Order: sequence, then C-alpha cells, then structure tokens
Amino acid sequence: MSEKSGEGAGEQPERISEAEHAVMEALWQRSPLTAQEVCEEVCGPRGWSLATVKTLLSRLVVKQAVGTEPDGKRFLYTPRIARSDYVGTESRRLVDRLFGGRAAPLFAHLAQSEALTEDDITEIEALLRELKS
Amino acid sequence: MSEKSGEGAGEQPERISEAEHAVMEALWQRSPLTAQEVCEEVCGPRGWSLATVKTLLSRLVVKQAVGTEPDGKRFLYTPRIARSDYVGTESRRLVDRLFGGRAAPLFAHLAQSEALTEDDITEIEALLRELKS
DNA sequence: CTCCATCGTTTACATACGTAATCGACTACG
DNA sequence: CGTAGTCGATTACGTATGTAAACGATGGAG
Repeated sequence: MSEKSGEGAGEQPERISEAEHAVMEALWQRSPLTAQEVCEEVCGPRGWSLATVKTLLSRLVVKQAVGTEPDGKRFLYTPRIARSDYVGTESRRLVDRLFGGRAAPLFAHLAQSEALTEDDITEIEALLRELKS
Repeated sequence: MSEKSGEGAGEQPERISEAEHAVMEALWQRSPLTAQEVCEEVCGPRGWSLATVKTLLSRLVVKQAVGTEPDGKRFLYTPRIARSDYVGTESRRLVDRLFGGRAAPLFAHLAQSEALTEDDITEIEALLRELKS
C-alpha cells in the first residue's frame, strides 16, 4: 500500500490554475452556487461559455478544491479550501521563488516600483504596530 | 502588416515558466554562461539533464528572455530581461490576482501567517522610514 | 585526414491548461 | 406519455510545459 486511495495527512493540495481560480473567487464570494450561477458571475468578465465553467468546476471537484451537494437534478458547489489558505500558499510560493523566502525584499520591491500607495503605507504601519504588541 | 516581425513597442514579454525561471536565476547570478555551465548550476538541484537545460534555453531565446553570443562552436547565454523587471511583473500579477491590486492586504496576510520574521519587520520599518522622507 | 566529443536544433511525448461541443439522463411542460 | 430543455459527464483539441533523446554540424585529438 504505497499511498493512493487513503487521503491520509500529507495530501499537498493539487495546484489550482488561473482559470480555475476565477471560479474559486466566485464561490468564495458566495456559496453554494450552481454551475449556472457561477457562470453568471464569471462568464461575462472572462468571455466564457457555460460549458467552460462546467469543465472548470469538474476539475476543481477532482482536485478536491470544491465539494458538491446534490440539489434536485443539479449540484450546488462549495469551496472546500479556504481562500486564506489558497492566498497564503500562493503568496508563500512567490516569496520563496523570487525573494528567497524573505518578505522584506518583496516589500522593498513593491516600494521601489511605486506599487505602494499612501494608504498601503499607512495600513502597513498600523499592522506593524499591531504586530509589536 | 498586422504585427509579427517587428518587435515595435508594446511587446508584452512572453510568460516565463517555472522551469525556465530556474535557468534565468542561474543567468542572473552570473552571465554569460554556456549551456554546460548553466547545467552545472541547476541540473543538480532540479535533477535535470543537460538536454533539458538546452531545451529551456532555446525556449527562453525564442521568448527573447535571453540572448546569445557565439563563442567558437558554442553559445554564451545572457539574460535579456532584468531580474527586477521579472520580479516586479510577477509580484504585481500576484497582488492583482489575489489582493485586488493592493499591497497592504498581502502584508496583512504574510503577517498573520507568520511569514514575517523579526528581521523582516525591522527591515520593513526601516524602509517605511525611508519612504516617508 | 579520421573519428569522437560536443554544440545547438529538431523531434518526441506525457501531462496540464484553456476552451468548448457532444452525449446520455432526467425533469418539467404540455 | 412524449418531447424539449437542462444537468453533469465524456470527449475534443490546440497550446504550454516538463523532460529528454535523436540528429546533424563541427572542431580538436591523434
């Protein structure tokens, strides 16, 4: 029994692609949703057809990123992973890949490239104050 | 003449994949390098063969991310895009995709997920002080 | 001059991703 | 009860990516 059917503990979640992520965002905003409803949220902005959304939803179900609950003849889809977890993983990946795991250089970069607004700075200062207490 | 041969101005650079990025890192560290030398840097850590590195280098040349300079019978490869540009683009993408383009929420997240070390905090404080002057 | 080591290039192939049409089942309407 | 619409599932297909072997040119060793 190498490991296959049991989901055990160390199940590093499968990667969610960019298109799939758009679907996740819709579900994180409001859930459960039907495929139709998800489409109403994302098909317009992305220029997708309902078929595309269905495909993405299936793939997300396979990846265990969303769960289904039968509702009559259709399904209701719900996120199975928290947005904060996803965001955390993705952020970490970037910081690891580009900044050797250190957050300060990322900050420095955003600062230099003027990606930080006045508000950002104010907010970050507040966060820092909070962290020190 | 739709647009094809001329690189004009608005050539948004083609996306660099993760494997390709590892090669770029080697070149950013030291360049120009031969394919062999790049392999010496990355083949070990990633478990790649020289053939793989050659493929990645060619693809990067096509994407205009690295340039070549003949040196006898082989080529010397040099990055054609600055690491800071790449890092900036990738950071921006993440911030846009996950934090609505605002940097502060990213920091809040890193802070909450304990991705910020004491040193990071100290450093960021220093950067903030600098920004305000 | 001949042969081998090496180059870069070409070809290969599996998986992932983006995007969608089609299909079989089922339900609601008439 | 038959039929049209809808649902999830299956199949499709092109490009990107990861990973590498095969190939043809060529330069250096003997």
